[in-house]
Amino acid sequence: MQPTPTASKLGYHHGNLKAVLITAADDIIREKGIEGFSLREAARRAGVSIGAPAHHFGSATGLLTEVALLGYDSLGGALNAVRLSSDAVADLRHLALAYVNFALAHPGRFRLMFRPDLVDRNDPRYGAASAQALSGFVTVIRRQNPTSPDAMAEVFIHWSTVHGMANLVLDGKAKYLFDGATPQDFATRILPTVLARTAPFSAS
Amino acid sequence: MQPTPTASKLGYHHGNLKAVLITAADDIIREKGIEGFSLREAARRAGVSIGAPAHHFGSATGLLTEVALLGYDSLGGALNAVRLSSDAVADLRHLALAYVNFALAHPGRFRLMFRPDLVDRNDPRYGAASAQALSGFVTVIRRQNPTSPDAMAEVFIHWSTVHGMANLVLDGKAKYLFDGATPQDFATRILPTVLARTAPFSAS
DNA sequence: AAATGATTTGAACAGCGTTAAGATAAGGGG
DNA sequence: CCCCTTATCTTAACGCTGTTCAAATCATTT
Repeated sequence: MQPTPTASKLGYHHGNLKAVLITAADDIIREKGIEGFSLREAARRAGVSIGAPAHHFGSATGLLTEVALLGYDSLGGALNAVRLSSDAVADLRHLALAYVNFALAHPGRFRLMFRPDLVDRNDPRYGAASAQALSGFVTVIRRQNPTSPDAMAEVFIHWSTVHGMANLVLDGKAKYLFDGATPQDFATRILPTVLARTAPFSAS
Repeated sequence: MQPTPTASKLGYHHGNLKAVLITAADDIIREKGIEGFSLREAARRAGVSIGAPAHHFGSATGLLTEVALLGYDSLGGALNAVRLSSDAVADLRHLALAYVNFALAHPGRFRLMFRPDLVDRNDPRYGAASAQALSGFVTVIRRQNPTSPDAMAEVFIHWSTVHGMANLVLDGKAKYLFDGATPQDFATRILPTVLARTAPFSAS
C-alpha cells in the first residue's frame, strides 16, 4: 500500500497535506479556471493555515507544477487509450480527436500545462511527462516511416496542428471561421469533418 | 494632424494620457512579459497616479485589450507584408514563417493576444482585427480552391498548425523533439525544413 | 525522559486591482 | 469677463494576493 499515514484527518500534522493540497488545487482549477486559483484558497480548502503550503512546495509554482504533471499524465492516458489500427492516417485522426477532446474536457488542466510562467519547466519530471504524453504520435509516425531521419519533424507538425486546434477552439477563436459555433459543436460536428480534410504528409 | 493637445507634458490634465498608457503597457509587456505587467506600473511610467487609468479604460482588461488590438494590427501587418506568388503552397509556407517569426519577435504581444482572461473578447473591434490578421491565409486558400464550400476548414487547419508551432516553440516545447534547440535555432534552421515537409491538402 | 527534526501556525510585509470622494483644470454660455 | 458644467486626475481606503520567519506543536528517535 501507499505509505499513507494512519492519521488521515485532523491534528496539528494531518499526515498527507501534500497530496490534499494538490487535489485541492486541481479542484479549484477545474471549477474556476487557472485565474481563479490562489495558494490561499487551496490552503483554506485543505483546512490549513495560509503558510503551510510553502513548506511542501516552496512556492505557488511548486504546487502548480504538481498539478501540471498530473495533467500530462491524464493527457497521456487519454491518448494512449486510443486503439491503434494499421491505418496510420486514421490513427492520427483519432489521436487528434482525443487531444482536442481532452483540452475541451479539462480546460483548466490543459491551460496550466502550457503556462511556462506558472510551472517549473526545469523539473526533471517535466520532460519525461511531456514525452510520455506524446508517445502515441511518435509510435504512429515511426511505424509509418521507420527510416526517416527526421520523423521528429513530422511529429512536431502533427503536434502543432492538434495543439493549435485545441488552443483556438478553447479560446473561442474558431467561431470567427465557423460562424458562431460553440466548442461543443466543434468537438462533435465540425472537427471530424475538418480532420477528414487533413492529408497524409508526403512520404520522404 | 491628430488632435494632439498642445500640452504634451505635465499639468493636471496632460492631454493624451490614454495613448501614453497604451504605449507604456506595451513597453512593459515587451520588456517583462505579460506576467510583469501591472496597471500601477503603467501609471507610474506615465507619470500619473494609480487611479488615473480607471477613468480611461475602466479596468486593467480595458487597457490590455487596447494593447492586444495593437498586436493584431502588427501581426496583420507582418502577414500582409509577404508578397504572394502564384504558388499557393509556397505562399502558405511564407505565411507560416511570418506567423512564427512574429510570435518569436513579439512574445509578449503574441501571448496577450491569446489570453481570453486578459482581453475583452466582446469588444466589437476584436473580431474584425482577428479576421484582418488572417486575411492572407483566406486569400491564398480561396484562390487555390474558389469553389470549395468549406474553405474555412482549410484555413482553420493552416491557422491551427502555425499557431500551434508558434506556441510550442515559444513555450520551449520544441526542444523535447529537437534536442535542445533554442527558439533562434528553430526560426532560422529548423522551421524551414519542417515546413518543407508539409504537404498541400487534398483538393476537394 | 529528553532531545531532535519535521510540520503547522500566526503575524507581518509589500504589491496588486478596484472603488469612491474630493481636488483641479478646461471649455462653453451668459 | 465670470460662472458653471464637465472631464480629468489625485488621494485614500478596502480586500485580496504570495512570500517570509519566528514561534508553537507534534512525532520520532535517542
